[in-house]
Amino acid sequence: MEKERFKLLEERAKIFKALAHPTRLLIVEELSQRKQCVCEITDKVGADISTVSKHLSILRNSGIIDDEKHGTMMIYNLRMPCVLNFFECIEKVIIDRAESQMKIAQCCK
Amino acid sequence: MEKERFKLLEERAKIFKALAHPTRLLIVEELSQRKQCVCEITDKVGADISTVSKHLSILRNSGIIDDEKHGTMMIYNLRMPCVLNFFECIEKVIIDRAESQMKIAQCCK
DNA sequence: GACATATTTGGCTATTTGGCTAAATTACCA
DNA sequence: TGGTAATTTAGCCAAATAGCCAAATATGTC
Repeated sequence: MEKERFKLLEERAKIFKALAHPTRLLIVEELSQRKQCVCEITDKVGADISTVSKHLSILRNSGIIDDEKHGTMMIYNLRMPCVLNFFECIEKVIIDRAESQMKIAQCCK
Repeated sequence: MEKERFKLLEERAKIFKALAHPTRLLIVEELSQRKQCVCEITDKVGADISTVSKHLSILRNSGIIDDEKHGTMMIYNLRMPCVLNFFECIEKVIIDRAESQMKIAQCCK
């Protein structure tokens, strides 16, 4: 395969990877409501603040969110709201999968 | 946080995780052209066939692709073409990120 | 400057992932 | 039934990830 093509695939994969964690998906959902500081996000996530900070930096490095400093506070913001469009398809996959599980279960009756 | 909500976030994350690898993204792209057997996909990916098989099973378990057996051959098929819609946004993220890198670089001149 | 608050970083451990080789499985065919 | 081709599974190792705690950093205030 051409090197160029693989590079692009790697870049894409990085962005999917950034979204491939329940906590980070929660953060994205929260930030889709409004920009928030680390402390507020931490409350909602319910993990150690250092853990949340790391998740935030993963999302920031991928380019999905960005931040602005206000005094000692860091306010995070959803930079790429188009990622929210993913969820519709994701939901479809989950439902589809559940339905085919149901079909298999039906056969057991 | 409610347990239910977290379960859903975990399910979503699983699907992102399935897509979070360059090889698997390549497989999705290939299958978006047409259904293909493992051997053909392996040729295009250029990795060990057992490795490709594992990637395929990850995609299958997530519900993104499915398979049909034809004799000794396993034909894989893109079950959820809506994942292709992701790429437009992903591209936007990559471009946006590149542009802000450019801006930073401009300042060095 | 000393202190308090908000956040990030570093270090550690446990777990997961991705790749390989080798062995097992499945289905066709002589 | 024995052989062959296509694919999957198992086992192993190295690297990456996720979580926590403790320490470091940055900013505002007295």
